[in-house]
Amino acid sequence: MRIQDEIRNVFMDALRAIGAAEDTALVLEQPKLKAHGDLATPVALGLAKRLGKNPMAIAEAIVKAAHVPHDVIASVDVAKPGFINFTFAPPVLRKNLLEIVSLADRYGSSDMGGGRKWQVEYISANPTGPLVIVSARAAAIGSVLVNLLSFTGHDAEGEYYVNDHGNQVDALGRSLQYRLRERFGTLSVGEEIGAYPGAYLRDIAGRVPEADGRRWADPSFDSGAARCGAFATEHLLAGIRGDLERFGVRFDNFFFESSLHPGPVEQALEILKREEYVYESEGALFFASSRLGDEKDRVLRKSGGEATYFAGDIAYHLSKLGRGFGGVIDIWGPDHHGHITRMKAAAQVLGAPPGWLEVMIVGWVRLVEGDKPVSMSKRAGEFVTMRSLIEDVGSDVAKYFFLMRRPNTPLDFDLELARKQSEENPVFYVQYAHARISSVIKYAESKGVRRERGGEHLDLLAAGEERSLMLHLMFFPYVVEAAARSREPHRLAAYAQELATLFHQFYHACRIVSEDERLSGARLLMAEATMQVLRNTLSLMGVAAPSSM
RNA sequence: GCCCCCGUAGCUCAGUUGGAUAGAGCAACGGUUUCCUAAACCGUGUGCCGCAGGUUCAAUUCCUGCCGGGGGUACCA
Repeated sequence: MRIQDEIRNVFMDALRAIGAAEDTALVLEQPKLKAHGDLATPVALGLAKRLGKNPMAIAEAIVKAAHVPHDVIASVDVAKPGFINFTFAPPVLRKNLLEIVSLADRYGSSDMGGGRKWQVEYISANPTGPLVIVSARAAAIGSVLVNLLSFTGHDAEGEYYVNDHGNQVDALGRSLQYRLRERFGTLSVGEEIGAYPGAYLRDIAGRVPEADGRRWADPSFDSGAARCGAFATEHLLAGIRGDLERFGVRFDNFFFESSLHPGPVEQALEILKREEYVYESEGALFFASSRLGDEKDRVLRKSGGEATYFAGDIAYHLSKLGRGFGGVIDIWGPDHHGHITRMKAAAQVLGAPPGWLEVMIVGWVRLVEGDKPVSMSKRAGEFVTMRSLIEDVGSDVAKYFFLMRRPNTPLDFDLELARKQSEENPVFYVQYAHARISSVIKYAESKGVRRERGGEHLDLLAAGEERSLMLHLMFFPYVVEAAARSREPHRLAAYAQELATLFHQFYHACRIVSEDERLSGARLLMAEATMQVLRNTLSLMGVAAPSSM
């Protein structure tokens, strides 16, 4: 049992003993000040009114009623307005070091999710061009969310929804036709390139076998645009997969919108009809989403008979329901945030339990290079791709920058800072701590100094820096859980930063490999535990933990 | 108009389901290396937490209004 749970149990018992357990949540928090102990609860403050006593007296009563296990909690203090502060017994901190080393890659994992199936859908950018910067941010966040959920006992998988159907694919096909005519010199005078003027389509046009190309480019060939659309989509998707691989992001599944038309879409619409949320107006089929909080009703089938993107998306979510996910998280780009209400409304009508669908919006990313912002519109034909970002600053730096901030806030990505291979760059600070430990361990090996195995001399770890480090290591599992629960990967970055700082401070204050064999053994164990936790954190973030820099 | 996000140190941002004296990085200045990686460490300081109300024993955190910034509001995807 983890120490927080142990404390919780002990003090819930105490609350029962004084008759105050009902409707009382025992929140445990890390105090800001060291003088306030390792963990604290303001529970007495909250009880003051209900019990009609002053908080100090209540806190005293709780402490008196609690059977405090002194091998776990060294001291319990009641402070000023009515806080109860706990200080961990040193053996608990030391034992945790052994646990870290023995659990290794699994330290920090839990069964919080109870093995339930979860899906995270992210990026899902149209295969009408290479992935751009916002997609890179979504890739970082989505993949880490999958990692976090898996690590906390969920059966989580990541999926990419491929919009290979509809108007944009047709438009893409027409733009490719233009490029084919350009290639074969059959362009008509004044002909427009269409929706996708990016030069990448010229490359793709170059890859079309000549005989096919000439046929597809011929205006008298009816399905030329469709052929071109399919060809371009296929090649662009291959490029996207390559970019993702390079970025170190792996999907469990690619789901194709084209597989939803027409059958599954019709099925989904049938359900909406059966639930009486559908009506016809002006020749189009509408979803009465306004009855479920949406601003207005949304078109499912256009008056021309064609299903909308939204209809496909509903069918897609019906598929997710059918696949038995206990919950799904959709990570969307900032341009889609207006779609949340209608999609949730649809999920509800499809029979999804409340809260089943979570939608996260990834904030805009603006590339900054000094003062020069870079245009990123796909349609303008000029944009900064994910690939070029990776080539420029490297995937570790890119990921870390995306994971440093809350997902939904706008982000100025400073390329100049990201390029710097120096102390100004926060990624290297954390990686350096890992590399440094790795190096120390090698040095110890060369000196024949061995790490402590059984924990006999861990009581030698008595310095303030050593205690702070051990304490922080102990909080890792809670940080992981909180990050998973709140869907906030940036907490990992903050934790890693703090852990690196604590290690560097320890490193400067305490000589690890020394003449004192027992002390060296104990400190090596702590160094190794720190390295392990750094590695686990970085691994969850999908960032490399180098052994030398 | 309506809806969503944001407003915290000079800059970029944290701030733990409302808690005790609001923090970190960067930038600035000064210091530390015969010693396991100086990509490190130590020291020096700045905040009407956008404004005004409300709820509460307690508000940066929750509610309302306002101001400022960004975005959304297609029979496009």
